[in-house]
Formats: sequence, structure tokens, C-alpha cells
Amino acid sequence: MPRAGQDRELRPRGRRTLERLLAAGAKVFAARGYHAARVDDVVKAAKTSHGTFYLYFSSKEDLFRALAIDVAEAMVGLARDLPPLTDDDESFAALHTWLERFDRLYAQHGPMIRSWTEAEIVDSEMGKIGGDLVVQFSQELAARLRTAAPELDAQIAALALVGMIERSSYYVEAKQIDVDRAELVGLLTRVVHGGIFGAGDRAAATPAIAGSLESPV
Amino acid sequence: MPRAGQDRELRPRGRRTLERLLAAGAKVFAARGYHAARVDDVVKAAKTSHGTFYLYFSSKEDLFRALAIDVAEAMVGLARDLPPLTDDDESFAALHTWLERFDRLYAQHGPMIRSWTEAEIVDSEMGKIGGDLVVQFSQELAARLRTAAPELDAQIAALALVGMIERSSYYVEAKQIDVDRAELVGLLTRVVHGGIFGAGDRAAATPAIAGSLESPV
Amino acid sequence: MPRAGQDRELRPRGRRTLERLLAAGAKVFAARGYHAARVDDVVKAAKTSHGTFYLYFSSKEDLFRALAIDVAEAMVGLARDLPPLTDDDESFAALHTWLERFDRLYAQHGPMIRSWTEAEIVDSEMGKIGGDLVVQFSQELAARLRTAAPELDAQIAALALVGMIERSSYYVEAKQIDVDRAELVGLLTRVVHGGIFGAGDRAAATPAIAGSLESPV
Amino acid sequence: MPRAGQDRELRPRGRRTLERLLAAGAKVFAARGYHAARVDDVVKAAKTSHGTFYLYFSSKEDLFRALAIDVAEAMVGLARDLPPLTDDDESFAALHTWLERFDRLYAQHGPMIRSWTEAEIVDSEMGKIGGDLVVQFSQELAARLRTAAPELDAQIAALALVGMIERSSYYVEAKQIDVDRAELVGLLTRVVHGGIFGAGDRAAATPAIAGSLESPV
DNA sequence: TATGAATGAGATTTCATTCAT
DNA sequence: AATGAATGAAATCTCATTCAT
Repeated sequence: MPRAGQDRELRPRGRRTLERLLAAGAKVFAARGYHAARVDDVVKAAKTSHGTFYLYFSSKEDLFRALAIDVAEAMVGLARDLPPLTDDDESFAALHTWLERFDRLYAQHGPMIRSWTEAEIVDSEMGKIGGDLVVQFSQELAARLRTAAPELDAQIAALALVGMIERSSYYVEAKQIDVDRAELVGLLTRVVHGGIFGAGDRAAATPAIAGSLESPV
Repeated sequence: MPRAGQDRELRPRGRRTLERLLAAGAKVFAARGYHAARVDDVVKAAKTSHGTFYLYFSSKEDLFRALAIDVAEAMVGLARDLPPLTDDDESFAALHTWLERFDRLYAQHGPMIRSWTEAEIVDSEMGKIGGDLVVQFSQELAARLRTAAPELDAQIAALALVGMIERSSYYVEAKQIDVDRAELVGLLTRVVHGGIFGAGDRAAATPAIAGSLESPV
Repeated sequence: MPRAGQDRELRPRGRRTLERLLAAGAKVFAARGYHAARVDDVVKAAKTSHGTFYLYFSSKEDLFRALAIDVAEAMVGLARDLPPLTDDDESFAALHTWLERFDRLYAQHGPMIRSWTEAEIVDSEMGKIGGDLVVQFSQELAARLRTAAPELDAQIAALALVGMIERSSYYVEAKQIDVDRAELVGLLTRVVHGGIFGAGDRAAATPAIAGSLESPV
Repeated sequence: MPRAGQDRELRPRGRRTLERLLAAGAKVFAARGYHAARVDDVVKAAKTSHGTFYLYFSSKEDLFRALAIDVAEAMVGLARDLPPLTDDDESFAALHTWLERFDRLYAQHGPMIRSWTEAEIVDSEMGKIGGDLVVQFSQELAARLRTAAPELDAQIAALALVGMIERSSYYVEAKQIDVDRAELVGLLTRVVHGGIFGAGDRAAATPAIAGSLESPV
């Protein structure tokens, strides 16, 4: 019995069925999240049957993984295209353009990315692609930051900035707050740039601080 | 049967049981996440019975809500204490102190907040609490920003910064990345401050941008 | 520990509590039926506690039995008062008066009587009182019928008539059909009387019938 | 999951399973009554699984309803065949034949009807089906009565007679009393006929009656 | 290749009854 | 005599996965 896996040889009919299942999965996971998504929802949306589903995927998680990998690849590709960061108008414009691409990609894949967190799938195959998208993203950004703002801890700064970008898009996408996308991108560009190049050395202003963390709450 | 709700009159014994259940809930949700958490895990951790659980909470979700509201309240309280923002060392130090408090609170409630994100997608009411929290947070921040950086759209900027602060803590807490807490707080302070006061007007650098959003993907 | 039973010595306070529980039980069983009635409903209605309930009754069934016995006694008392039946106006009027009493009693105890069937409590103590109310009732009626209409099988006829009387009241009481009580009683009187004294011998009209019962459906 | 409802398209296998479940339901409800019947009993009797049960019925009540509707339909069909009633031997014989059919149908569905009574109290929709049945029955009878005995209130008389017929069968079926079926049918025929045509106008015998209803109990 | 049907472990929830004060 | 709290067996229902055709 040829078990699961969408990488086996497929004839045209099978290919179409696989496509339908993937599309249906994307739709259902986006609409209901990983846990609330029912295999039944997926097969109904794909106009096929349970039996067929398990012909193409070994489990619900397997389908999710297939979809997540696509998203991850698109996102990792984007991360690689992050422009070098310098304190001039050209770099600013390039960053802006890049954030626009991010925004569009997020608009497309946001729901899946959100389900991702929910799915909590820690898995080797997924790891191969990028373990965590955020890590990949922040590593790319960190590389740019190391030359752009050597006085910042590139690793942490990258993390913070990726968090900002992702969450802003998330809030907007989830419609928890209603703002204009173009404005958001414009603002993000300025704040990211400002955060990197406008973050002067205020060491003098925080002398006793490290210690205070150890003081009682 | 005296149905659910932890707001009915309680004797010492009942109060203790309630406390045990809340503590157990926090522990279990933190350890396994909302979906994987079983009422059975909770009652075992609280060393009580299923029946007793439903004496205090009408459902697993109800318990989660009770815990989430506690967290939300603590967080909203913190938001109110956000200091005014000006471009000087004093404000910088105040922001730093505030971010330390945020960090500690997040360290305390992080696991719950993570489960929250997970629960959110399925449950609308839960989403409302979470959404409200973000809104409250960003409104407080927006109020400070309006005077601090009038050239930024306060609403959006606040959203972005809240996203950054929250996500950074989230990533760290989720141990996806291992960084020193004090360093994170220091960096966040600098990037937030820099993002606000270092975000000069680069309008000239983005002339054709609005249009580009309308171009096909 | 002085277990259950409402027949133990009771001080004034205890007596009042018992009374409240009985009243509450009557109300709750009437409103929701035996199975849907919750001990909790009863103790709430009686403004007392679960613990107290089991001080007076050994179980939910025990309470039901206590109430059922009261009803049964009232009904059996009524059955004994059934007047002799003769084919004259005097007897007709007496029957009418008796059916009025039945109607009133049923209005009072109907809900409990209905729960009775539902409760399906077959029990020795209950048996002592009357096993089945219907049996007692129809026996009394059968005794009157034996002299009134010797050509009818008194046992069966009594059963049928009791069924008619009880069900009519039931339908009206359950408001499944809306009719005037006085009219119902008037009509029942006429039909019962007519059924007894107007049921001439039509043996000739049913010669081959007994056999037909054995023919296939 | 293809949710419940036995009206979806079914292949032979599914049809057989459905049949098995219906048969098992009838058996279990008959044997234990509505409340004491467990879904587990049903699936065991049908030699299938819980999961399968819920594939065909959304709940225990749903199964009961399906069975009840079958019974109701059979009964309503019978009601329609009620012969016209006139005061002669032919009509008497026709009524007798009809009551035989009723008796057979009741013998067949009696156990379900008994469970019905039990379920009715709790469930309103079920009550509606039961109520409807009585209404339909008595309406058919009332139509015949209007020409047969215009001096009786057809509506109420029909109700009373239906009550008698149904309850007699019920008592016998519930084995509360042991009588010969043929004799019961014979007697019912005579009493019904007598009740209709032998119920002379005794208005003179009940002058003060209406008022007496208003006197205190 | 496809499918409808079946499965059953496991999750949540209820509620009569008992406990401890 | 009274009570709030606790219990846990038992019931219903869900749904990812496998079976049989």
C-alpha cells in the first residue's frame, strides 16, 4: 500500500487532487487555526474523501508541514534579499521597498504564520527548512546590523526589529487595529531606520541599571 | 449544584481549593499550552477531583479566562505607568526602568501569554481580551508619542513599538533565542528611544513609494 | 450518625426543615419531572443544603417516595368514595360530583402523578400503599360495575374508564389541548355513564372477530 | 466529519448499519426506558462503535426522535382509517376491526410509546410529537363524532375516547394488568360505541354543577 | 486512484451522594 | 441540626486515523 507523502510519482489526476488538498488546507488552517481545523473541513473544501486525504498526507500535521515549508521558503527568500543598511536616503528607500515586499508576503501568508505558533510543531524536517523563521530572519538582519550599528548587540537588535515588523503586520492583518497598510510600511521604515541609526550611546544614562535587575521586585 | 464562578462566597477551605486550581492551571497551561492542557492534568496538579474543578470553573476555557484576566490586569496597570517621553537622559532612564518592570512582569506571566496566543485563534472572547490589551498598551504609548514625536503617526508607531517590546520578550521567554535579559532591556530602551527621536523626516527618500503599492505583486 | 428517614423524632426546627424539603420536592418534581429534577434544585428551593437533605431523606428516590405516598393516599381515598352506579339521574349526579372531585385532585397532584410513571420506581414500600394507583382505582370501579353492568367484564371496563378519566385530565392539565374543565367533567360523566349503561349487547355484530386476531397482519 | 442525519445518501453497508442502530435503539429503549438507556447499550446491541453511532445520530435523543417519528407516522396513518360512526351493527363491526388494528399496532410499538411518555416530560420537542399525535387522533375522531353525536362536544369527547383507548392498551402492554387482548378490544368497542350513542341528554340531572366548581376545595 | 464507512481512545462534563466542620 | 465542600463513577460526544471496496 503506497503510504502518504506528496513526493511520490503522480499522474495528472493525482497531481490535481494534491493541489486541491493543499489549497483546501491553506484555506482551512487560515480560517480556523491548526487545532480547530478538521480534516473533514479540508476534505470537504477539496471535494474529496478522508481516504484520499491519507493517500497524500500521513496526517493532519503532515499537511500543515507541507504548507508551512512553502511559506517558510518564501519568507526565507525574502530575508535573504534584505538590503544592506546604511545611514543614507538610498538605503532608506531600499528598506522601504523591502518592507513593502514583506507586507505583501505577510498579507498572503499571515494566517498560516499565525497558525504556526499555535501548531507548536517542533520537527526535524521543519527544522531543515529554517527551524524557526524568526531565527533565520533575525540572523539575516543581524548580519546587516553588525556593520551598520556596531555599538548595538546585533543579535538582540535584530530580534527586536523582526518582532516589531512581524507583530505590526500581525495586528493589522488580524484587524485588531485598523490602519492604512502604506502608512504602516512608511512608519516602520522610519522607526527601523531611526532605531538603528538614531540609537545614540546613552550609556551614561543607565549606570546603575544592570544591578537593579537583581534587586527585589 | 452551586454552578461555577469563582466569585461566589467562599470559606477558607474553598478559597484554598480555588487557589490551588488557579495555580495548577497556570502551571499546566504554561507547561503544555492551552490545547494540550487537560482538565485532568489540572485536577491532578491541584490534587483534587474533576467534580471539584467544575464547582469552581464552568470549563477549561473558563479557568483560562480567569488566569488571562489576571495577567491582563497586571499588564494594563503597567501600561498606565509608562513615563512621559522626552529626548533627554532622564526620560531615557525612566523608560529603561519601565522596560525592566515590563520584562519582569513578562518573565512572570510569559508562559500564560504564550498559551494565550495559542488559544486566541480559536476563541473569540479570548481574542478580545488579548486585543484589548494591545489596544490599551498602544493607546497609552500613543498618548506619550503625540507630544514626543508629532511627526510620527502616534497610533501606528505605538503599535509597532508595543509589538517590538512584546515580541522580543516573547522570543526570549519562549527560549527560541538565548540572550541576557538585562542586555535585552538596555537594547530595547535604546531602540525605542532611537526609533522615536531618531526617526528624522525622510519624506524626500520615499517619493514614488505610495504608488508602488498599487503596482501588481 | 442518625441516618435519614423522616420518621425519626423531630424538634420544631427539624419539622419545619422537613416540611420545606417536601414542599420543595413537590414543586421541583412537578416542574421538571423525576429525572430532570436535581437534588440541588430541591435544596435551593427549600433554602437549605445538600447535607441537610440527606439528613432527612436517604436519596432523591426516597423523597419522591415520601411525596408519592401522600398523593397515593389522597387518590385511594377518593377511589373509595366512588358512588354506586345505577342507571338513573341520581347516580349520574353523584358520578358527576365525584368526577369533579377527581378533577380537582388531579389538578393538584397531576404533575406528581405524571412523574410517577417516569420515575419507574417499583418498590415494596410503595407497594404497601397501593402498588399501582391505577389498579386500586380500577378495582374500586370494577366492584361498582359488577352490579351495574354484569354483561361487561368489570375488570377490563374499569381499566378502560379509569384510563379515559385519567388521560383526559392529563391532556388538559398538560395543556396539550385547551378545554374548559367544567365541560370536560360534564362530558366525562355522560360518556362514562353512557359507556356503562348504553353498551348494549352487540355480540351478533362481532361473530368472526376473535379469530381475526390470529390472522396475519 | 459527515455529521449525523440518517437522510444523507447511504450505500448498502451504511444502510445496514443504520438499520442495525434503529433496531438496537428500539430494543434498548423498550427494555430500559429512555433515561436508563445508554448509548453504550445501543452500540453494543448494534455491534458497532460509539463513533459510528454519532455518524448516524447526533445524540441519543436524535435516535429516539427518529424512532418516535416512525411510530407516530404509523399511528397517524391508522387514525386516518378510522371508520365513520353510526348507530348500527355495521359501524360497530367496523369500529371493532379498527380497534383490532390499533391493538396490534400498539402491541408492536407499545414499548417505544412507553419510553415516549417518559422522555416527553423533559424534552419539549418530543412532547410536541406526542402532543401532535394525540391531536391528530382526536381530530380524526372528532370529525366522525360531529355527525354521530352532535349533542356531545366532539373535541372533548374525542379526547376522552382517545385517552381511553390509548391508556387501556398502555396498561395492558405495561403488564400492569393481565387481560386477554381480544376481550379488551371487544370491550373497548362496546364502551366506545356506548359512550357515543348511549350518552343521552342528562342535562336535567346536573343543574347546579357549573357553580360547584367555583366552590373552595 | 478514490471513497464512504468504521473505529475507539480520550476528552469534557454531570450530579447523586458523602465528608468534615 | 446544619452546612459548604468534595467526590468520582459514569455518561456523552469528538475526531484523527484506518478499513474495505
